[in-house]
Amino acid sequence: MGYSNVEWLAGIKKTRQRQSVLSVLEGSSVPLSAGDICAQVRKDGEKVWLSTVYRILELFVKKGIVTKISMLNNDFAVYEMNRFEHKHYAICLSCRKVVQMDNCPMEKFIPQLEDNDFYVTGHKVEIYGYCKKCNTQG
Amino acid sequence: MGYSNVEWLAGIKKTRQRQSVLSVLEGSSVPLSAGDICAQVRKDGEKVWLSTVYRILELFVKKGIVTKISMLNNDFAVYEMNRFEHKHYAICLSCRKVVQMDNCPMEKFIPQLEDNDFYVTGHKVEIYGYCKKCNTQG
DNA sequence: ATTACTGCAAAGCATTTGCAGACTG
DNA sequence: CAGTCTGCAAATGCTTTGCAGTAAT
Repeated sequence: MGYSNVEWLAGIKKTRQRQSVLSVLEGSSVPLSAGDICAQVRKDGEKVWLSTVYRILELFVKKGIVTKISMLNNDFAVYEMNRFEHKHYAICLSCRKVVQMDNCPMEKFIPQLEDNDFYVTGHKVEIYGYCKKCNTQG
Repeated sequence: MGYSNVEWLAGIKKTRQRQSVLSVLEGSSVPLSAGDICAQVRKDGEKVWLSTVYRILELFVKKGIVTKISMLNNDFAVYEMNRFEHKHYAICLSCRKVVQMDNCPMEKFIPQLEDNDFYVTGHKVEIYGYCKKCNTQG
């Protein structure tokens, strides 16, 4: 598996583990958990420890190239490349499948907040229900 | 503090702990964590163990009278009475203040999902930013 | 050679579970 | 009295932290 050809981040050491984590994230169209990423990196033949993956993800989030998302029921967090496209997801309550949503409800929405001077910097939207498969199977 | 005068749930034993948890939830205008609830019940002079609070909350959620919400960064879950008003919140990134939002972006929104047959049962919306106080203080 | 990064182990936290004793209906 | 609920302790699962050795510049 080839490494990212994105310019490497300034002032940060380019290690095998970091390149691998980045590569896995770039190759995925769905957000991944730290465990997923760790498993994938190992499957790609690279040694890495889970705690290291967490540290790398934390770094990437801080550098702004990765976004951390907390899914339904706050079981665990998932991460995805910050592709600067605004994305939200629908999650199947049965099989946990993550389905991408192509539009955003917040685009033309003005929140009516009790605190009039709340300065909004971001939002999180999540839809849940049942995917085609689970809905059909009952 | 008086107990709820809502009719008690059928087939469920009415214990001091359950009444206290319900009472605390009813008396709160913001969602509370299990720990918050436990502390409040104890402050009200009732003995309760945290694991019991979790069990009670799980029961209430299953019975449909309480809603579980997972807040930003999936630190921990919060619970609120299911008042059958659709509510969302804005959370201050600095002081964690929870501000109620009086409208809902999903009302007139049709999600464009990659899985055309996704059956939507619910959603979660969360806004974050800085409250008046934190925004002013810098 | 320095300094940053990783492996590994162990701790931390919210939450869950098992079991015996206590309480409700 | 029978069945359910709670106290308590211990386990669980994701995530974080400490430290010494390893690798990057």
